[in-house]
Amino acid sequence: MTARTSSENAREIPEATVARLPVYLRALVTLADDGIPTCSSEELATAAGVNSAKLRKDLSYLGSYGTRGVGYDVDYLRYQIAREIGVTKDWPVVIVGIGNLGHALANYSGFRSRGFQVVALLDADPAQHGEIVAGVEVQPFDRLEEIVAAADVAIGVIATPAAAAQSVADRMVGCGITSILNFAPSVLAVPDGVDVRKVDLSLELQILAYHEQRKSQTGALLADGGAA
Amino acid sequence: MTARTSSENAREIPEATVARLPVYLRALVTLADDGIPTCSSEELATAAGVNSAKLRKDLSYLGSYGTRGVGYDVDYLRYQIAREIGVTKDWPVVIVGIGNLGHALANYSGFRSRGFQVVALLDADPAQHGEIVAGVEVQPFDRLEEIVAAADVAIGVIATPAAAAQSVADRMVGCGITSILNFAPSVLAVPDGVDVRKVDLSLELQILAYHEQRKSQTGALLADGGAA
DNA sequence: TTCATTTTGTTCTCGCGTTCACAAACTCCT
DNA sequence: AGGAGTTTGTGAACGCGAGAACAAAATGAA
Ligand SMILES: NC(=O)c1ccc[n+]([C@@H]2O[C@H](COP(=O)([O-])OP(=O)(O)OC[C@H]3O[C@@H](n4cnc5c(N)ncnc54)[C@H](O)[C@@H]3O)[C@@H](O)[C@H]2O)c1
Ligand SMILES: NC(=O)c1ccc[n+]([C@@H]2O[C@H](COP(=O)([O-])OP(=O)(O)OC[C@H]3O[C@@H](n4cnc5c(N)ncnc54)[C@H](O)[C@@H]3O)[C@@H](O)[C@H]2O)c1
Repeated sequence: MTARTSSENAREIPEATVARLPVYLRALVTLADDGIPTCSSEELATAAGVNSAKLRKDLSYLGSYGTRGVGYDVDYLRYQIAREIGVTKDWPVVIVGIGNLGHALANYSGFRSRGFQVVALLDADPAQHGEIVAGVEVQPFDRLEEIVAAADVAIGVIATPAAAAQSVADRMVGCGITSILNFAPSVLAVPDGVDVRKVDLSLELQILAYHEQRKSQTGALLADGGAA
Repeated sequence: MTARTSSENAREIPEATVARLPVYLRALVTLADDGIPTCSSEELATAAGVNSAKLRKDLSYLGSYGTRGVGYDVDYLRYQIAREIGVTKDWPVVIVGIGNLGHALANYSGFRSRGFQVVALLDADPAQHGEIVAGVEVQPFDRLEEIVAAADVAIGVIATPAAAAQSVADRMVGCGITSILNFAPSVLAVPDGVDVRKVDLSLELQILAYHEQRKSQTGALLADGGAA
């Protein structure tokens, strides 16, 4: 998915690198908050939890923003990464499905501080309408098209039950949204040109469970036949 | 991370495959709910949103559970994957940090239905203590060791602010937890043998923003110099 | 039984991502 | 100025994962 022809743009940043840029950005913000003016690739890599060679290669895709023998200027690199990601200005975002999770998302302050502004909260259930969550009113889902057009929204968040996710996605795509963050545990079908990212809590836990099971199996094997 | 010697266990399942098994499991549950008794790799792959060759290769790591010319028995394969992941019985889980997100997680029914049981909700703030969320009482964080020992908990979820995440992780590791799901936007340092998975909302949105920015840049380039 | 059809399990190839290792470039000290 | 020390940027090797392609195995018809 998300395949675009490679000749279209001059600098094609690998997807794996794109996924790490936000981590570097966050580490740089922390360093800046601590008043640290410069850092080496080694220091930044440690703060970001990656290998320093990988960090340098990642940054090299953006350009040569470091100084050999010195390191990187924290503020300068921070700006360059923010610019590359595209979070120097706020992106308007709509959240659909204001239940348990939707409320938490709406209340989440990390949105605003990291380049996003929640412009609308939408829900199909009339019982939710009118409630103010973190200063934003919950509105009928049917106002989606109107709101997206007015605020030029490109990013939508789905926090509805899985059964509703595909139809919500279809409506989003229909009114011009081209990036979707999906919290519902369902596979979304979208046209080319629309990006979908999935956050799936149960999936993460099940991956942990797999490794956990193997740990205890190994332990049992080493101990005895596994009478535990 | 999570590197174990390869000779330790007979069948070493690639990490990329492990990450997809829960997706297949979910698709199989849906098929079973719809009363479908068997399916081909093609049908299951479509339901899971992957390539059918990839699906067959993934399943081949578990064993030969299909029948050539016929396909897979939905219930049988479902059980085999659940067994491989280790979710045929429920795993006890503790959640630390019962704020906005912690409440949503505690209320999430998908936990229980997918192999996990929330046995404790812990928070450092006394104002939260005593509240019942989804039938479980919020207790002082200091009871962590006691609870983990009593229920033999191996999996912990961190939903505290980033500043507290490392110290919570240290306490978890100290009392025997070996798998951590971290929702705080911070890099956790843990000893070998402890698995950490991170769910980072802002990171996902920033990845979407990067692609979104490129889409509009390309559009502007094709249109004119980019006066928008 | 034998053959055509279907679908799995596996081999092979290709491309991407990770990591090592080192030359280039910069600072600082003498 | 020149050399020692430091750190970046990148070429090259390596390993893993994705996908195409095909052989093996099962079913059903003749
Ligand atoms: N709660 C969690 O911690 C959690 C964790 C992981 C995943 N999820 C997933 O996130 C989703 C939401 O979970 P939740 O716990 O908030 O559920 P919820 O039932 O509390 O909330 C869902 C909300 O979506 C609204 N809705 C339903 N259909 C809609 C539609 N067609 N259009 C617009 N709104 C609609 C409902 O009115 C409700 O307010 C689910 O898919 C769930 O599996 C939740
Ligand atoms: N709310 C969201 O939708 C959301 C989304 C993505 C990420 N996050 C992240 O999840 C974390 C929690 O977010 P939130 O919105 O629920 O925050 P919150 O402030 O509402 O809740 C945090 C809770 O953690 C408790 N806490 C603080 N220090 C603690 C400690 N040392 N031990 C135990 N408990 C402690 C607090 O008492 C509070 O109840 C944050 O790191 C946030 O960045 C939240």
